[in-house]
Amino acid sequence: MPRCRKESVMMFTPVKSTKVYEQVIEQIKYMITSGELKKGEKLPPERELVEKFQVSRTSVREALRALQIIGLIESRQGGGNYIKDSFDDNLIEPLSMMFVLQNSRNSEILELRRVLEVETARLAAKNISDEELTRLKEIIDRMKDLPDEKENVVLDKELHYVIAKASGNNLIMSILTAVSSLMDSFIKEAREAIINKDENKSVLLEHHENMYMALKNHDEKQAARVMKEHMNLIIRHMDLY
Amino acid sequence: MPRCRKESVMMFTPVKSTKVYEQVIEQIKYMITSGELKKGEKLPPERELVEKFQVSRTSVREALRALQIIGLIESRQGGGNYIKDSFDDNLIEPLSMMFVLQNSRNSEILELRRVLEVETARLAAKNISDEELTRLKEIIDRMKDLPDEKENVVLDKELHYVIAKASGNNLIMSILTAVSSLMDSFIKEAREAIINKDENKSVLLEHHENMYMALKNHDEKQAARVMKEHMNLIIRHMDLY
DNA sequence: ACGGATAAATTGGTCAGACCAAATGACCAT
DNA sequence: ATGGTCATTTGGTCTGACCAATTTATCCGT
Repeated sequence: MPRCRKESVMMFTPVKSTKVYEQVIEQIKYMITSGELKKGEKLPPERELVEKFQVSRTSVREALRALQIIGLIESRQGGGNYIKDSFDDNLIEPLSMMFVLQNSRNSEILELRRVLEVETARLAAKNISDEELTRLKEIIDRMKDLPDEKENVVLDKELHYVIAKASGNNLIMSILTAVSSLMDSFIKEAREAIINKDENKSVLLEHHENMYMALKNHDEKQAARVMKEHMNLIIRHMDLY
Repeated sequence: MPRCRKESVMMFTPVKSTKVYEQVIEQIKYMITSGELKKGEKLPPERELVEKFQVSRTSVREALRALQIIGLIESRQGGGNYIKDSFDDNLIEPLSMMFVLQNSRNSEILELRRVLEVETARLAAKNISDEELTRLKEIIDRMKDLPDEKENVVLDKELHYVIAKASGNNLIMSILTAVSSLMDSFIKEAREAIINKDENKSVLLEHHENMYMALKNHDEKQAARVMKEHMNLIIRHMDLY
């Protein structure tokens, strides 16, 4: 059966020469979205997928590579391919790639992070659960005990993560996670410097306390206000260079 | 020379069995960030990269596939591999993947889009150029002429795009682009329905006019306020289902 | 039986070489 | 010049082999 040729009435089917590996990607994506494969589960071995899809292993592997880079699966040599159980850091790689390639400025990260942090705080005030509040209080209390600098940074990150999680918006949370990670890798020292500067400790502690109260009272505006102030402090310190 | 084994003093060399294709990815990324390859340029043919890196074509191709999926390069059969000249839509694929996989709700897209739109409007008020203002006015004027429904949607998208671009924050703009696209694909009909509903036309027009004025006057607060109102209108209409 | 070492099978990672298919470019006829 | 033809370039796919890490099965000494 010959293909459509030059004829009087001609459709603009854009020459869709669907690549084989693209079809395989679709197949696997479908296996996941349809529930045939769940989070953390193991995919069939590559050689089995070859039979199943009737394509070469090359194509299967190129598809798997693509799925891996977008954070959908994970490959363990000798072990198998697995669906990742957390998609939190899916966006980090593409985002950072984009960041360096379009010559973005560091301030852009800060701007973006500020608006996302403020918004997650606002949402968190609305949606935070009691367990999350308890978790938050634990973290804040531990930060009072003057932990060493490394641990302090870890705690601070966890604090922000819990708030983001509490917002109930996975999309925003994931992007915020990626942006934070981006910030850590490009303005690395900054966070540590700010957090551990003695003159900041009291005010930071105050921010944390205020944030906790705002969230506990489910006061959205107050939570947003506190977070904005907090981010402004951070940005002020970073603007120095 | 035998490898490190169980010994009293043992280094934690993290089993770095760096995969070959990962190294190739790094190499190519470096060629780009170092300026050896610029936007829109053509990469050396695969067979040439094979010689250059002294690896098999399989590995080169798996690397290229990975770079393609994150939107860094583009492959044209028979034509070559090219560095993409625009990275605006890099995040769409990973973002939408993540969206479906973590069972996010549609409202999460809307929340995210709202906050980003408001923020870009605020930034745009600060940074918009005269040319961009002119462009904006053109679009708004054309929307007054009661264009057909399809064109109206296109114009509306362009309007938002120009504002995002004018914000001067490429990072935020890229994410907003991805989110908008995500929204289009998941709540497809909605946008068209809202925009073309007769009872909305006058109020939408008013929003556009107000937005234009706010941006022209570089009034950040006003721009944010107008955009917030605009998004609220949209969200109200979508909440119906 | 049991635990641990060892061997075998499984499975992802890499390689080489072949051929297909689309795009490009040079050449020729008009 | 214009348009078509054909060889070349270059990405896309396939096959089959072998390497390397992991997992599983096997065997042995106690």
